[in-house]
Amino acid sequence: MEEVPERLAAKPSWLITQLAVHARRLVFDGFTAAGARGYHYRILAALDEFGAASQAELGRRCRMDRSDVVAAVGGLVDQGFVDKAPDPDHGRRNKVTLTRAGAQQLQRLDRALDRAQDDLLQPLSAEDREVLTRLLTRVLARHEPK
Amino acid sequence: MEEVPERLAAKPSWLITQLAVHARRLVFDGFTAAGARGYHYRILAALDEFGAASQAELGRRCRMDRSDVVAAVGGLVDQGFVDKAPDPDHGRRNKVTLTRAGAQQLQRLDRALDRAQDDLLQPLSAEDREVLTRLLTRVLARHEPK
DNA sequence: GCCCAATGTTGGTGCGACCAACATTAGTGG
DNA sequence: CCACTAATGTTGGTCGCACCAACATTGGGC
Repeated sequence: MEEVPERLAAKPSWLITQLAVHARRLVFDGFTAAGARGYHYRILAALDEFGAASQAELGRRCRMDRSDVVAAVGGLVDQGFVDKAPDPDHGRRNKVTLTRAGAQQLQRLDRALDRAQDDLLQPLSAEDREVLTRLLTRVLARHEPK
Repeated sequence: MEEVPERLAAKPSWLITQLAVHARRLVFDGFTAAGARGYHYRILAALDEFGAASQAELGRRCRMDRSDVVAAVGGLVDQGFVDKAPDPDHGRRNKVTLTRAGAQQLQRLDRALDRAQDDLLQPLSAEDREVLTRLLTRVLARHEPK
């Protein structure tokens, strides 16, 4: 494979965005085999950890735009992984709930995601993975204000 | 800001892809101010470091699809940053050359890119940045076969 | 000389991220 | 209590980056 220009290869932004391409491909392949996409997993995970929520709250937790939440929740409803009903206590708000089938789907996706992590970080030792995770967490926190 | 589900926040693939979002925004903003996009910078950098090249070679070096190289080179030609002419030694092949104006544009983009790196890695010390870069380089190398 | 690989090009696809606008409802400050 | 603002759901877009298939054309290997 031809070499990447040095001024590119040396830039953290290049390393991160290029590695993100591979990470997405690995995760995407695993999710596709289970009939899901990234947005679906995020929503299922948020519902599982924090319980039923409005679409707006899901959007904030999953770092998704409201309009994209609409589409993703719609898909999950069609698949029976999620229920969506008007919130009785709150006029306009919807209440999105994880179904039993949704919880099972989440488990499948979790396994696929774990495999993807292993593939992604293959060359690193457990300690190196720890170091990398901590550094990335610190940097990301800086860019997710408040 | 609402908290991200833990099973997401703990995954390296999440950290990398989310950080890539911020990295791209920072770089994009800098490039946009100079009238360029990511693909343009890659090509200018490759031409500067390795000299005139065919579009296919640019694609391999810049990790771009051939078809995307066509569009990006076309844009650079329109801006006068690059010359494109049939390779006399090689029938079908094109020879893409960096112009003087293109070299200046590359310098502008380099400065913008350097500022973006600083913004991106703000919370990290110089040593931590070094560690992060080395780890990312190792992982990325694994996923760029041969 | 023939076949295969490489090249340039056109015209698509998809995901993830994002934005504007609108209607509707919930709070909040006078 | 009422007016105004904030929040919510929804529709219907845009954009960058990555990628694919197909085709015509040309070069090099056998």
